Amino acid sequence: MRWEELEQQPCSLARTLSVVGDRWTLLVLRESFLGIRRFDAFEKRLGITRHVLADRLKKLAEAGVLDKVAYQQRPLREEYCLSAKGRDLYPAIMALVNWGDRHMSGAEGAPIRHIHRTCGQPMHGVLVCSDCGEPLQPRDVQLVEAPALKGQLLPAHWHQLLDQG
Amino acid sequence: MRWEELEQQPCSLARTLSVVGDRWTLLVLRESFLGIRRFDAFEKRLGITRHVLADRLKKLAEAGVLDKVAYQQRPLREEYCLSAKGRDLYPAIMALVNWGDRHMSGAEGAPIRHIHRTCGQPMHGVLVCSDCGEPLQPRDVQLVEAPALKGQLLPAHWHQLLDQG
DNA sequence: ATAGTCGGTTCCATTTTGGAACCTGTCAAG
DNA sequence: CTTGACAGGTTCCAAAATGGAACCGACTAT
Repeated sequence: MRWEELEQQPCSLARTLSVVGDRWTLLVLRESFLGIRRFDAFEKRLGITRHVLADRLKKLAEAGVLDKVAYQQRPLREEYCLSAKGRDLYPAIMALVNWGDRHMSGAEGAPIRHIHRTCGQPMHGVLVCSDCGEPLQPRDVQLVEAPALKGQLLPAHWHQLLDQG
Repeated sequence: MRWEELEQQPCSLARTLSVVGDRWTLLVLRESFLGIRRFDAFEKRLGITRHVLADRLKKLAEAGVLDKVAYQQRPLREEYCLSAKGRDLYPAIMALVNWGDRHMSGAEGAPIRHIHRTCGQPMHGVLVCSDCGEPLQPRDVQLVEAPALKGQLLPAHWHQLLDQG
């Protein structure tokens, strides 16, 4: 399976990875969320090669995750700004950061602490059910294939398999 | 910057990506959450090359995300089971799936719908503050560098930059 | 005239990947 | 005893992606 095929798969994870499933892409987006917008600023902060950076910015712009916005003419210079679609990646990035905070921090703790301005408290993100607000556990979530895909996505005897684990 | 250097960086996202920042790795984990555990089952369901699959399973096992558990002797056969550390990736994967559901689904809608057994409703995951329970917005989260890293992680004038966006 | 800035592109050597074939134990059938 | 199948790999090669450095084009500042 190739990159391009990923996008065609009937799986939202695969489709998402066809856009952001790359180490550099997510680090570029981290910088975007920190307010970085210009080619050379990305380059300096990331230590990425210009070649790869140009490629990733182009792909993110084509995917509609970043918008190219001119900030001067003569010569034309454009910044890469998060679009609404890009900003919607925030929960995903935050969830990855949470995992790193918990499982990849040494004795000195997380490099960055988060404070919720709304309530003033140190916090981390918690994924909850959009309906009842309870924190989500894998086992509490039942997966239902779309009618047209019935039987094609989930392993046979999926329920039994889950119960064993 | 190389893969190995990622892990050393003072950034929880970079550290997380040093473990799961790869298209195949996350698809392998998707299968793990569906109950897949054996080499050939991963191979058949993913269409991944055996070479790369062996490499990714080994790295995930070394990282403590998957545990190798023997299910027979003579010849020794092992399954790859999610560890507690691996199960903690659920919110991150769910957040990526949510984004795909919202932004990468065609007219036919998401390939898989989620039902919360606890409340019985169709749902998606929402990232909320661990303290007050409000949904998280990027702008409401203040970032504070750990004392030892003061001034090294965030861009200069980070607050102003954010306010412009 | 010279240097500097910004946002790239080009070139080449090194890595990583895709794809297929091959290997090692073990069991079961003929 | 030979054959075949199965699980879980490893080996090999060609193709693609990456790292690193140099170069380019359109300006602006000195």
